[in-house]
Amino acid sequence: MVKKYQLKRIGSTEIQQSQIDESRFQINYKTELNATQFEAVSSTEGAYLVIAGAGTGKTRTLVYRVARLVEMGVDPKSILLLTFTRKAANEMMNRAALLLDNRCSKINGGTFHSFANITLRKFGKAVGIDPGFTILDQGDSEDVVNLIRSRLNLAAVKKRFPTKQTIFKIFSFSVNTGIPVEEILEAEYPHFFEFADVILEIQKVYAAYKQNNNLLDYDDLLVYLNRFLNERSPAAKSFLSGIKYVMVDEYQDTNKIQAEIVRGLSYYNNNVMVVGDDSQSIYSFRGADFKNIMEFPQLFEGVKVIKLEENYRSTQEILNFANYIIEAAVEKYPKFLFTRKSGGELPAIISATNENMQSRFVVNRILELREEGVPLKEIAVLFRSSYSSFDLEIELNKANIPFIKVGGMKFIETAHVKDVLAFLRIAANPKDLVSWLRVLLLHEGIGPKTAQKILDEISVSRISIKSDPEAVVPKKYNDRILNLFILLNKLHTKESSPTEKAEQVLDYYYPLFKGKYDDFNKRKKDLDILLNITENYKTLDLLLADMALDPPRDSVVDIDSETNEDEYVTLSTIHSAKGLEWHSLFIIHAMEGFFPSGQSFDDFEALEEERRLMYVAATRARQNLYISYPMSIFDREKGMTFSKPSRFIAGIKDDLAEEWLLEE
DNA sequence: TCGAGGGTTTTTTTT
DNA sequence: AAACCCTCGA
Repeated sequence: MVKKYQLKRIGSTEIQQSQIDESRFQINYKTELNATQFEAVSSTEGAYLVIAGAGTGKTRTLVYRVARLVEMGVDPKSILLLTFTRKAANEMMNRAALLLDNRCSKINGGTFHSFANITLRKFGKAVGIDPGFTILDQGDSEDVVNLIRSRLNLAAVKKRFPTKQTIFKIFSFSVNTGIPVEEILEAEYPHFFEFADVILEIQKVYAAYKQNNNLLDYDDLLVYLNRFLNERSPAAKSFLSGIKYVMVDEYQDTNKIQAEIVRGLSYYNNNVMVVGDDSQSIYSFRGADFKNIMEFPQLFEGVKVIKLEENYRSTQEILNFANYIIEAAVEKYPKFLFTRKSGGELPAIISATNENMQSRFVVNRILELREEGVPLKEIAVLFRSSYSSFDLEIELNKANIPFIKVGGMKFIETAHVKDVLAFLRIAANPKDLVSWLRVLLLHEGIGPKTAQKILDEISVSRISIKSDPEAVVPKKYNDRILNLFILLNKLHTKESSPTEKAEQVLDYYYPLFKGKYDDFNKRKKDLDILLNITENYKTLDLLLADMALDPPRDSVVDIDSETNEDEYVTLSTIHSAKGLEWHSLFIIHAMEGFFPSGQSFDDFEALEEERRLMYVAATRARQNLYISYPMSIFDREKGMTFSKPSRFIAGIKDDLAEEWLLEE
């Protein structure tokens, strides 16, 4: 065996870049950026991987790069900036526009999914898609799976069969990682392996169902976009000729298909810069693979790696702590964050007797911080899972501290909002059987069987909302659903705004709604919000696409507590806190079983990801970091149990963090 | 065939 | 705390 040893070229790299005359630009890039940031911003041609540690000015770098490209005379429309959320894209475009001028907001920006949506609406035909497709969000996809599942007569099976969520999760994971369903079953769900055949059958029917009804789920958006880009058809070629520069943010959270999409997008122009931090990869459950970022250099020729390591966010004390957390990670690009910010305090580790004591500590400390002049908006509480904050929410309310909660149950996922949207979806696509099922089941006297009979008639077009309801609705159902058909017929055939349609739906829905939910008063506010949202849209299709891709986050619970001022504490899951920062930060429930989550215990990769989550959480803090855990916690089965501090903080040296003892 | 009622499980994280 | 599953009376 011969070992290959490759000689590296040393020095002599930057010469070409510095030949550009900087004075021709309005912005003084050299002085406003540090050396490595400047290198990333001024390297416009070729393939680059920017490894940007937390708080090292990643966004700033992208924003300046957009501005510079525009200043160089590049057509803004030919710049594509893919980000993780639409919010992030908008923020960057706005910042670039402020920095230079309005041309910067004309660039092509958005998430992979929204970019796929727009592109496929235009070019879908090239890959056999009708551009009028409807997007299924996760809940919708699960409902389709359930529809298929329920036809299988599983009662006869006697054994526990996976739920719609599990089945869909397996499908999605398979698509996003390229791992066959059988292998996923074998590795993750051995107890369901005996159902492999049935599950594969469901997958086939699911695919056929989407095809027949012109539906795309989240994964399909990526799959078809990828196909379109990489088939090199004339349509794809001409489309790609309009894209000259590609930038991708949060590259560590992309999956296999997304990596291929990036490859396809840059196939001709070869100008691509991906930015990310392997240590912040926290979306593997969605098929993201941080190895993508490790392997990026193999995707393109001559990839140059640029590392941003100077942190502008946190104190050295917080960075030391964060570095300690991530040092133990097994696979990563070596990097070490440093800062010139001095004079911070050590992160605090607080053990509370029980959960409520933890909550009261947080509340107390927040009040003190406010006294010290820290605005509430500069304070956040982060947790591993959404339900970890319930007790704290109660205490915050008692203390009259306004807060908003990010992550967890979303507006769009609430049953009543889904109900109303189902009506609108039928109006847009009269063959949307899943929405039909949902709507039919709302009606008194119609259960699964009757609904299925009606669905069968609809799917073969024997009854339809396209023509006069009196004529098509079978007499035997008259009393129950004739009015429904009259409504849907009106929605489908009459020209009117989404708002008018939504109002008509609500008129019809209210009585059903009141019968279905005991707490309808609380829920009604969501419906009002939905009505408000519809006013921003000219067509139903646009409204529905946005609801699937960029749904509003807040449900009533949050709106209630969001007082008139915009002074509020942020409660957030760590996943939703990505890319954000606060002056003072609490991480609660830092205990074994919660963080790291109990489900990750026997999986090495999963534990590594939990570690990265802790790293992401800690690096959100600028000045103060408080990490707390209750020493005993209520367990559903066992009652009160003692808990151990998270392995990430247990036994930490006292030059990295100091322990606080709570006293009454 | 519907739907109420009771028991059980779930629950990480999101485009 | 809510969603889901199953059973059983009407």
